[in-house]
Amino acid sequence: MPLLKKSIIFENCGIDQGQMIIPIELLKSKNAYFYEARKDEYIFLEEDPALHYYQVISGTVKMSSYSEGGQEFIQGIFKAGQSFGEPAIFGDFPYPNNAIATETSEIAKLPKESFYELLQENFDIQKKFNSLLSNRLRYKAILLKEISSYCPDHVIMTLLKYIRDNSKEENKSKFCVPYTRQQLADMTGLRVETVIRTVKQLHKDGKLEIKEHKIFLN
Amino acid sequence: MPLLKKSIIFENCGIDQGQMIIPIELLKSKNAYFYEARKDEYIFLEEDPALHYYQVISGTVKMSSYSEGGQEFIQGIFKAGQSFGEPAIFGDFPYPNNAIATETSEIAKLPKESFYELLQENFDIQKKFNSLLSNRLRYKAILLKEISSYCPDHVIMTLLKYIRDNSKEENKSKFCVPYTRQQLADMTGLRVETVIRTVKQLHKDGKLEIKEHKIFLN
DNA sequence: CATTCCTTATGATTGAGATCATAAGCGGGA
DNA sequence: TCCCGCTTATGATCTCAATCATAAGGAATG
Repeated sequence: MPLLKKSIIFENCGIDQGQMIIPIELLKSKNAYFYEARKDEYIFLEEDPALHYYQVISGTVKMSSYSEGGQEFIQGIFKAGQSFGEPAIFGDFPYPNNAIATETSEIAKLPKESFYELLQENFDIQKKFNSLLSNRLRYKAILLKEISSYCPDHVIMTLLKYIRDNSKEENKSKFCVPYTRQQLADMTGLRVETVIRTVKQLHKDGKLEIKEHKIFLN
Repeated sequence: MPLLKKSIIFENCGIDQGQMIIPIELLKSKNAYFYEARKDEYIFLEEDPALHYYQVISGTVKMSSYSEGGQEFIQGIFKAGQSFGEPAIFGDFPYPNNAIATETSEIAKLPKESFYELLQENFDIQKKFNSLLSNRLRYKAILLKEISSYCPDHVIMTLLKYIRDNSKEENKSKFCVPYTRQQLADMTGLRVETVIRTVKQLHKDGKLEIKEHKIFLN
């Protein structure tokens, strides 16, 4: 019995190739290494030198680090088709966070040199990365400003809306937020209890829906 | 009497061309528009569509926005040679902040289309932007994590060290922080009073020097 | 020179979110 | 089936940065 319900690598079905920032065929042509990371397995560690390009083929990967107090801060959550860690390659600095599979996932791994080769040969992908980096920058800029405002309800609403507007979900009326309150807390620096209480309050104020503990936005 | 002590545009001296992300000659060859922005003059506004590439020729520009409470959050401060606002072009979203000259400055302005042309013709500059975007992303990632830790002394030390390590100053022993406490506050979301008190405490703890109110790091 | 504005500075008060404690609901694994 | 661990949930308490008030020093302007 396979660990993964559907293996993209071997069955190559289920996910629209267009959703992949770099198409699988192109990765294969550069001899990318495809492998499986189990739940909670580290893909790279904070401070590691950035030697590889990574892409999620299936599953989910989070990038996070821990402050002295031991509390986690999630810098990003990446799903099928998304790349991660590549800013460290572009900017030539060590990975600023740990990358961990949050469920059993398939990962493609490409040496930095092959990655640069691939970019030079594909200007359209180069441009995609420009856009991608810019959008991540925007996400962090929005969050920075919000968090600095010290107003949890505003922080959370802004985050939820951002998540909704940047999801691929078509059905954007009644968007179901695919994160736990703990994850929302770890993305914003708030505490779980604060997120729980704030979400409840937002519900009372009619700003969002809660059904079976799940958060829904219009 | 000229408003600017040295005009780069007309005298073209004083600043190392290598410090310019796009060399002035190249900007000129694309018919960039060079103009002077006075202190406190807006260069673009939050929500404006991103139609132009901007570069500081001389002077200083800040990008910031205001929360409902009216408090400013500074997303970036840009000096001679640096570009600003280009993530909005790459990512195809409106400017996320206001850009304001904090002193009389010379600005180069290039239509989006010419900018893309220039990039296609100069792969090395394209790569510079990748690196630049990645480094800005790193800055924001660091700050996000720090701010979420709710520990002002740590936030400020991290910010100051980042500023020092990314300044062009050669003399990094006794680095003089070129920002006011108000600006540090506006970059972190802390209040001026907190920054003042924290900086004072950090001085007592021997983590930094203060001379004539100016902050020095080793 | 007087005026204005910004920056640095310090003390007192306060309120909001962290922290701690505790528990119910749920799902997965042995 | 029974646990164990995670998630959601709620109440009580506490801490510390925001807030408010006030002032002195410096730079720029007319």
